[in-house]
Amino acid sequence: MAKAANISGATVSRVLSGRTDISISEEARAKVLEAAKSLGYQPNRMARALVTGRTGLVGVWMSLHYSRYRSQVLDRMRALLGQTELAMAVTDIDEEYSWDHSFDRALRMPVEGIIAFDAEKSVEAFAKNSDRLAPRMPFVSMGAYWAHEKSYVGIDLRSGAEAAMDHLLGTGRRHVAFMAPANSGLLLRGARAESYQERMRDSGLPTRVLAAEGVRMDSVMQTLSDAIATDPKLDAILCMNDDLAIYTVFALQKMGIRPGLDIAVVGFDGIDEAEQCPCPITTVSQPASQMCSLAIEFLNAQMEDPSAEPQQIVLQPTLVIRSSSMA
Amino acid sequence: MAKAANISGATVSRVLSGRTDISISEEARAKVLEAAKSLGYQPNRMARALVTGRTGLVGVWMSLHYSRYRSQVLDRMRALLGQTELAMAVTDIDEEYSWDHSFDRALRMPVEGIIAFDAEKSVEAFAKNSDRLAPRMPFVSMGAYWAHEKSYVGIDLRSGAEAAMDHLLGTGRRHVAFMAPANSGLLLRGARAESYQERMRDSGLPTRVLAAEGVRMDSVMQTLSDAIATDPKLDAILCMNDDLAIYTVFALQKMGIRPGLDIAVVGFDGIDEAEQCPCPITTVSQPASQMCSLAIEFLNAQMEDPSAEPQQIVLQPTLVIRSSSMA
DNA sequence: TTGTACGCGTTATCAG
DNA sequence: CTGATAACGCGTACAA
Repeated sequence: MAKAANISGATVSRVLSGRTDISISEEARAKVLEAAKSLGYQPNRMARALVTGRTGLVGVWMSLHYSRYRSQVLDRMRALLGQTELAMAVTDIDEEYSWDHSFDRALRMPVEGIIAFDAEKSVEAFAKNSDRLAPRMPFVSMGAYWAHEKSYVGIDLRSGAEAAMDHLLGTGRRHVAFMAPANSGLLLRGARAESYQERMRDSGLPTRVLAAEGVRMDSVMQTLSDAIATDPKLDAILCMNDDLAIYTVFALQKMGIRPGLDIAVVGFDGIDEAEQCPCPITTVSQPASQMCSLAIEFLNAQMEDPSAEPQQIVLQPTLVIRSSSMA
Repeated sequence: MAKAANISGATVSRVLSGRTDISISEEARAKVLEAAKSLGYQPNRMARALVTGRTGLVGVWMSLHYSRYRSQVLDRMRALLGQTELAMAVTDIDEEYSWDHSFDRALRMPVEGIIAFDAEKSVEAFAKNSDRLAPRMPFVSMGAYWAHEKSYVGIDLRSGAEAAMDHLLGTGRRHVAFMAPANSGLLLRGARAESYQERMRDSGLPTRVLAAEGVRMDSVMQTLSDAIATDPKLDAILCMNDDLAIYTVFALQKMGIRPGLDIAVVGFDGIDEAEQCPCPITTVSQPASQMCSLAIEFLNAQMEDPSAEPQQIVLQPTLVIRSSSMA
């Protein structure tokens, strides 16, 4: 490229890097630009990254399974990173990690930092071995799962779940069940399931787990009718997320059961749809926007000074009470 | 690193690249491995890529908006690429392209090839300027939108839509409406909307467009009740995708209208849920799995020989008739 | 304002 | 089997 423009490589670099802190003659700039255009020349990103140490990339590690909340968070991340000079590389981490128990593929991405969102299975494994896997890589976990060694923006789902249970038990519900997808591993473990169990046990009430085959109307309906047949007194359902809660409310209505009056329904996440439903849904709303902002802020701090102390914060979700659990 | 092991950089490279085509003494290998471990040493990917010209990365350009079909396709791509040596970097392309009309961020990813899936707004723009943007970059578009200049695995939604319309009109439906999300730009344009309009016009029937505020139960229900109030004779709805169709069927049932009998409902995509519903849904099923396989095959061909002729194929979707449109 | 020379960290070549 | 040495394509002092 340099010789095509009959100009030194240094000048080419100065022009194409778009630097304003240095002065270049209009003549030289034009010559470079024209040559670049006619040759279809693009600077080699790897070579550039090798010398500058920067790629302008941030890795977002998360599960890409179908969930409105994840879509919403991803969208927020994109918007926020769009205001910076960083670009976003999304990696389906839990899937990969479950598959071969390695971060090999994920770490091929030449990122300057990593934000791991709700990455249940992999966050801890990565944080524990990060010295070996990616020394000094800026890393922030955000959401329901975090690693104590690194920066994180956690969300205290446990307190959220407790507030939800206090609300249900406090309004007189006694036959409360917990619903989660059958294959999620969240039926008996995790902040939501465990808080549910504790609160029920503390009140001397028996627990009941509802395993939905999938996050779909038909499976939720099936699960519900089985549950009601078994326990006709069922008067509240704590759903693991809003998608499930929305389906639950619709299914109940279809079965002629009044959500809120006959059976209370509470979800998690606080997606827009939970509010816009014909029967608005009580939910443990996660501060997604704040979480994303802070995660980016923490990541930036680590990127500017990789030896800086990790920043850690745990955000509180908010119980938003709506019709689906009103008396 | 080399000097820490007291061994040449060449040998370090040979060990850590994990090459089997060359022989290394056990002694040297052990020395390298140990030194690498104690130093937490990882080969620099950028330097490696600079000399080998390979990154092991494939870019997947798509919209990350909430859609079961997209999740399903993404999952399939991950599974297929998991069988190769390639890793997948997902980029939310339409959003980015709409935002600043540039591929700057997307092209920061040092990928060896790009698969663009259902990337409506950006595929053509990229293909047209690819010489300038990313010369000789292997590129395959797959799904409903493709660029003639490059390799593609298209899906002929037009013929699918026509088959759906022929089915509806052939079973005697006359008051057929087309439903799509209000902000999608797909209400009046695109293969689905246009085929609908043509078939209706050919039959001398008036068209009717149903704009759902969002892909949600409440907005679908609102849209439907308005539509039925306006046109009580409405007897069929062609939905732009299965998510919408599923909500439509549920909404109809809730309104006491029998899907299939009173009003026929047809969707697009062929996601699993469309079949598992209590009232299984007629849909224009896309050959997603085949599409992904072929796209990877085509991309591989381009990666092995960038000057090879583009491979192009258009797949036919299948109309799967189920209860939601039975007589 | 521009060019020369060097280094970034790796792999490939070619002697040893 | 191993070690020098030369690329890979950039950015950047430093000198001109």
